[in-house]
Amino acid sequence: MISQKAKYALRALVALAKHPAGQPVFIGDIAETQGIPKKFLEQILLELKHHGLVASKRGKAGGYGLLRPADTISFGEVLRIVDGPIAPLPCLSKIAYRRCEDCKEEASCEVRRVFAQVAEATRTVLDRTTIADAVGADLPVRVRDLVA
Amino acid sequence: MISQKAKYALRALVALAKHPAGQPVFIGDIAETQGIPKKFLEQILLELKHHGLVASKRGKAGGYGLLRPADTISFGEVLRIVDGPIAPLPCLSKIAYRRCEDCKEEASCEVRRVFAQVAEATRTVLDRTTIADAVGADLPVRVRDLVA
DNA sequence: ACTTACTCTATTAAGTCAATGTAGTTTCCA
DNA sequence: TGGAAACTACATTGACTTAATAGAGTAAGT
Repeated sequence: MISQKAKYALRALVALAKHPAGQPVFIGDIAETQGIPKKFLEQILLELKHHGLVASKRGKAGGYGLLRPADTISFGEVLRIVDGPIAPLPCLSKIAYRRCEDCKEEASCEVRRVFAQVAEATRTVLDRTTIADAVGADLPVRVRDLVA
Repeated sequence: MISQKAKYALRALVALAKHPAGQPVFIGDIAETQGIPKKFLEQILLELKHHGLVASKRGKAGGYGLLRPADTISFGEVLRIVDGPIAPLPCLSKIAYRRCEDCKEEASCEVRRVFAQVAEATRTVLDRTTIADAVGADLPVRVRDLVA
């Protein structure tokens, strides 16, 4: 299960992507139309800003907007920022590898071997699908194309 | 990330599958060879027993053993028992569907649409791979066969 | 009987999640 | 130039989950 926070982040980015670029959107507007607690959304957008995904403009006509084109922001990138590693086991994470303390030998670990496949399948979807894909009506990547 | 408990459960089942059937294994033995806290493992095996995956025999020559053949116990089944739903969003779970309270219309939810692909890919691996597959040296299901 | 091992319920300590609170700072505009 | 609207930052809260432990009890073989 992904966190509520991640879901909010993705929904907010989709909402931003639907607006014409360069035109800031109020936090309050996103919060209301998406049903996200405003203060919580502030926190989330702030975090996304620190990672260079969005930009904000202060003052009366301020608001948030995408800093990078929507088709360069993948779901995987957002999830890793908000929720941390995507991998189902710490010993399978690319961004935060950690050996399983219990588990004698990684190469022969049966559980790891199976979840390596899960991790690959998951990453294939999440790293290929962008916010722009999500906004578009059609599925961008067909499941049958995922593992070529 | 799957829970530590799920990892222990899978490792314990793999350990049981490696023993000749009908010959009970002591909890203490599994706990020691796998580096699992014994009392915690008792809890886990008890839960698996209640779900009909393993059987136990009491007394001096007691212990645990698989109740069903290892090739009929999938990773997905074990995970659902121990960790609950596998789906990345409540609105995508088969065993515990719950509507996302925030989210106006499910059919048009962009986030849901993307994670439906993740759920499908994940389930394809987890429901096809069994304990017996994990014990065997070769990968049972090649990734490229997953989505036919 | 006595030992070994399984059975069950309860408890706890630590950590995480989702959200809220409070105190600011910046910018625009009237 | 005053203030309203909006963003920034950090601290705190309460509920819940996770991982593990505790302890009293039951069953079975020798």
